[in-house]
Amino acid sequence: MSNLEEIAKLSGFSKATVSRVLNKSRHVSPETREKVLRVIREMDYVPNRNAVSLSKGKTLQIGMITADISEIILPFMTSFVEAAAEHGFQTIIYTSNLDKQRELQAFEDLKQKRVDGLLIITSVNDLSVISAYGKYGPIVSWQRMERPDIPSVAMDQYDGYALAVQHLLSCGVTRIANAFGRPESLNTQRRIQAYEDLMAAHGLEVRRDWYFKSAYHLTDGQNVVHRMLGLGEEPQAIICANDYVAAGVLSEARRLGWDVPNELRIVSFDNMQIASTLGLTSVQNPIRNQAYNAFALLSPGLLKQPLPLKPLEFGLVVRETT
Amino acid sequence: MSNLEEIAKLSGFSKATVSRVLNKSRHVSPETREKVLRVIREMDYVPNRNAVSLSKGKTLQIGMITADISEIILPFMTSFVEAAAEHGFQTIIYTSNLDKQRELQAFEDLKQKRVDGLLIITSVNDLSVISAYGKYGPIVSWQRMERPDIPSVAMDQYDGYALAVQHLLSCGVTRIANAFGRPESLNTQRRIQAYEDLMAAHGLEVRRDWYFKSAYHLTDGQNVVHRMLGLGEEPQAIICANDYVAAGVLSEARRLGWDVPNELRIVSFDNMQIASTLGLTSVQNPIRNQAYNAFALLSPGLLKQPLPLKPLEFGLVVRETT
DNA sequence: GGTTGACGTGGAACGCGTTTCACGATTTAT
DNA sequence: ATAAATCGTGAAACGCGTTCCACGTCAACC
Repeated sequence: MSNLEEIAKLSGFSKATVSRVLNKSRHVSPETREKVLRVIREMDYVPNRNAVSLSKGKTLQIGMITADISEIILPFMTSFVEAAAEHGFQTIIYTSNLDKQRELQAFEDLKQKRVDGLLIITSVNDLSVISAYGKYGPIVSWQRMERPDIPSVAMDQYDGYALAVQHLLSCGVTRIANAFGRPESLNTQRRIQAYEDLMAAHGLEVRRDWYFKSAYHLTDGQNVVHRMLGLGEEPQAIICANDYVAAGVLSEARRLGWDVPNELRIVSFDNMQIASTLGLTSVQNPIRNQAYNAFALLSPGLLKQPLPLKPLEFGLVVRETT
Repeated sequence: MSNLEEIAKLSGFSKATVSRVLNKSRHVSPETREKVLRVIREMDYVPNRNAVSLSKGKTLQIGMITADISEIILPFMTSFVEAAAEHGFQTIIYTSNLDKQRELQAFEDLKQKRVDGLLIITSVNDLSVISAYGKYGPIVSWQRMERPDIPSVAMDQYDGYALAVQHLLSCGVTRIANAFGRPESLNTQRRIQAYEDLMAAHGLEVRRDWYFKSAYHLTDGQNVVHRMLGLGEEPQAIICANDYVAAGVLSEARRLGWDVPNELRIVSFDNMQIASTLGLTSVQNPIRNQAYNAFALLSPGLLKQPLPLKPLEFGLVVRETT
């Protein structure tokens, strides 16, 4: 396999000059450039990436840490891969399967300069362990981190939830149920806050007895419908933690003869594929911008010119369930 | 940052010896090993991966090429990442977004020795282009390739489909409809073959008028139900190209008052998450073994000791729709 | 007892680009 | 016209491990 030196010899210039041609640096005359390029093409030469990485001290690779690759994080992942690729960075996936040791490999790889930076989607290691690796390269997180030294692109769910509530109110609906996710999470707390604040602001009754918690999957949504039936008075609308829960609510409600949206309106979160398939009105996280910002937060440690952050705003996609 | 040479100086041995310790090679006395390891720990030293890759000529990285990361390929992807990780290989994802040029980057990276091998999940480049890169390292494909020089782990769908047909016949059902995927694909042809062979073998009527083609999504499944309604005579069962199509058939059939499974039995393919959620009887591809085999097919070019292939057999998961 | 072989270790070359420094040749500024 | 800046290019050091070759030592084999 040919190398730089061979190209230098064949073209009659030094390695330094050939290197300059490869890196498109100035201070190379057009004729020289042409001659060198011709030899490079003839020899079908490409520089060895490892040698480049070694001497430059950069790999143009970013590690992405996650417990597993699930559908929930998919849009974020792909958007990030995309954003990184736009700036010439490849993404390496580290799946931990919730194994601390396996996850640590990613951090070790940062230390060993196999990656230039890390994006944590979900992590099982202690924050103190993680931030100790901060000195080896930039680390950002998707998850909210309790430490300031690891920036995060997590969003406050308040505004998004407010959007959902507002939308339902503007539909003329006032009796609103809620299916939340993990009860202790900050996300859930902020969502509850948004619901309660808005209801109060409109002088409407806050129905805590219509809070359904720990709803994650389609089946949880189906169960919610049955629990709503036993309440005597029934809500006119429900806001669901995610599209799957909403899908469960929708299918089960329709199966039981409910008229959606006239008797029951449904708003969900995430606006995933299934939301459009089923016609769910859904609140959309600005996933693409979050992913872009994740890269932007890494960029000061990766590029000479750091990238500006993009605005993060929730959107509401209104479909047939409201 | 400390390097090999520093460790060598501090421990009083040569770089060669320190390298031997790091690589656990023989010919190092236990005392020497201990002393060197102590210094390494003290200095918190780790070898630079790029230097290792450069001198060894290997990166322990494998590239995975796909148009995008979708739910369909997810189980395969994760299984592969897993299988590779077991042997110390990391996986880099190259998403092409159907852009030939972007996809080519993966092949260039093989040439440039950034990855030791490539797994193609889906490719948009011409086979001749791809196989020209074969000389730079092992390449395998998930997709069936028409060329012998790129091995594939794709499975002949005949047996799997036969499994589905057989199962329905054993349920006492004889009037079977089929919802196929891409009509021109070899997979579809083999599936049709299996259906027709089995029906003929049992002296049963082959119903070509009950072939629904180009069914991919949930909505396609819903449409199929409506088309079945207009046929006068109705099938007793349907085999669907994938779980989503089956989900559409199931929900729409039930909505229209059909009794599943008594009036309509449904068998689907892939046995994805949604199949278990909805209780679909589904044919399961041996994804994990396919992924493992993908790595095994690469292994002759990666490991001193090639890995043996695992058997690939379809399974049938019987649930409530049959 | 001499030969053979394994053992322990160091020196130096190697893998392959990048980058700093130096220097002559031009061009630009003053 | 002269100092200063820019250009074009090469030599050599550098980044960091790996590995081949060589050499001395000691145990095993006949």
